[in-house]
Amino acid sequence: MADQAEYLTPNEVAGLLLVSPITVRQWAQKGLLEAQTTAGGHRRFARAEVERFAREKGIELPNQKQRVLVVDDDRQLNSYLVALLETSVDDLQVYSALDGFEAGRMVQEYKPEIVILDIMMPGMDGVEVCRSIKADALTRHALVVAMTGHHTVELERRVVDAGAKVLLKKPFSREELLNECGLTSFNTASA
Amino acid sequence: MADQAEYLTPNEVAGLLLVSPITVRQWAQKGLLEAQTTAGGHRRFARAEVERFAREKGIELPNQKQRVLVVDDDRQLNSYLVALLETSVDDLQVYSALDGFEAGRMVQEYKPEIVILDIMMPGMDGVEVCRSIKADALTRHALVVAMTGHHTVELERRVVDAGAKVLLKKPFSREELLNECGLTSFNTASA
DNA sequence: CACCAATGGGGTAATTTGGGTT
DNA sequence: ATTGTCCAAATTACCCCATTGG
Repeated sequence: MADQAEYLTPNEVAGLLLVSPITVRQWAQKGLLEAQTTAGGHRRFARAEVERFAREKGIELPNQKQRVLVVDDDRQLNSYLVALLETSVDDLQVYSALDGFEAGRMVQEYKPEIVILDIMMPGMDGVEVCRSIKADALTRHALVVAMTGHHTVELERRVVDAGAKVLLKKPFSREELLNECGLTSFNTASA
Repeated sequence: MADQAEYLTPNEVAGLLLVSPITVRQWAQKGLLEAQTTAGGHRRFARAEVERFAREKGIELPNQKQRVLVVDDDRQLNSYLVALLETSVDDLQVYSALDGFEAGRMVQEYKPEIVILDIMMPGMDGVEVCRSIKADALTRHALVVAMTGHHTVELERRVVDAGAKVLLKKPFSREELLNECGLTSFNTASA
């Protein structure tokens, strides 16, 4: 469900970034913020570009839930993780992918801040996925929390080298996951 | 022949040129943008005219080339197919993916008109990918040309059921591929 | 034929924008 | 580094009703 306007006017950008439209114009003139132009010479800003700029400047875009993508082909574990995240953390938008193709689509579509990634999915090279996420400027910012049932030191090294923050060894606790994701639970009781 | 809509509604033109439909109307009223009219008086804009207008104003239209995505984990065959398409057909934007994750990203990002898909890639269920492409309204329009080195009638049935136009049996000829893709080669066909 | 939601047309008024400058 | 002001031009909002395409 991608139903946000793709292009923003200077005014809208100003609203998002909490500055005046004039400032947005200056940024555009300096080339800090890439813009397309209409036939009449007015500027239009791609939403993705605005988000990139905001991240670069360390600005928090208002009213934006943090996005988390869970990638695991094990339906049960996948559902469990989704439920765990949704019930543990507020203002979280959780997506879920069961294979590499869906994972790719969702990474590109939602550009999640956090990717919880099973790297041992049949046929999908998790290390490669990790590298791929880190190779694209638009998704590089994602925090990748990898996980596996067959942990080895060598594998962990490769995964971390590819850009993951950590390689979790299944099974892991709720606290461990939330902690590695940098998420704070609003309810400390657990099931 | 691929069917790129020849005439555009004001709304569609507005989307292309990053303005509101009202602005498009004003342009039409001022004669800046030539339009045909329907029996009921609504305007329809020829794509060529919109392109002319955009060029005149120095605007880049979002890639009007037809987009093709080649998905195959065999690097050699992948490169070969890309080269073949690029050298056989004009005005084609060819993308290439070597695994399911990349394929997903590119489908989502570029929304290709044509996907040439190896369905026997290790770990990636091509049938599922096919279904997935057809399930999303934004990519449903894609023409999926599947291919495999292990052809069976049963597999073909499943692939076609999932939404592919055809399941090509490797190896196949250049003409066969172009034909199934609905592409006309400028090397052999008339202008 | 009627219904329906989405879209478009005409016209005018209101708002926004770019640029130069402060 | 950001914002205000002035102006002309570009873009959009609003009203009301017709068309489009199921």
